[in-house]
Amino acid sequence: MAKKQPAPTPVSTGFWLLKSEPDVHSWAMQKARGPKGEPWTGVRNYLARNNMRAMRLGDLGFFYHSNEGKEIVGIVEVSALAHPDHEDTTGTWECVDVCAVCDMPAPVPLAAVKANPQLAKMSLVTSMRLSVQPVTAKEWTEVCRMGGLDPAAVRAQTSSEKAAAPPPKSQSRTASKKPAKTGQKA
DNA sequence: GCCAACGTTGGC
DNA sequence: GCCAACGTTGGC
Repeated sequence: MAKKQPAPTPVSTGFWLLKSEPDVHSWAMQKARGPKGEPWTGVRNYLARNNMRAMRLGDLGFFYHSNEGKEIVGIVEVSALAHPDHEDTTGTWECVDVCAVCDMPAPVPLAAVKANPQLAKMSLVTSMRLSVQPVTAKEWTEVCRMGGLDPAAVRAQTSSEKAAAPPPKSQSRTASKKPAKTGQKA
């Protein structure tokens, strides 16, 4: 049994945290991308890159607003494995694609994370600078609880879950009015 | 606007 | 390969 490659599952149980400056790429902008998501470009840190390489399809991540807001505002799902960052010409940097899953009903501020003893070892506290961080299952559950989310309910909203068990037919996709169509590219 | 932490770069 | 200098990030 030496040939056994333990990677038959396309869906992993990994959890992450992705930081973004709202000025550059806000949660609203992420949501505007829809279920297709978009490449998480611009990461120029090896540890962060390696974290992205470890991501699997269906992995979930917290979307954190740094600088302005300083709070976890939503949940994203990995929709594409690590691939070259098209904004990088050196061939060094990579990115995954992520798509918005749902809002955090009650955004979880950094201060609240720091104040919670259960989250004392969270990377957001211990490795503040790291832009792509791993999150443990325990931390995931706790932060979801603080934000008013049921982790199981979140999972049910992921595209990977929907693909596995799609509901009969309740999609009345009539008008996807997105007033903010103007590209606010930096 | 200030300051601290961290990562990267470059000289030896 | 080690160490110092520098730049960037990001909270406060």
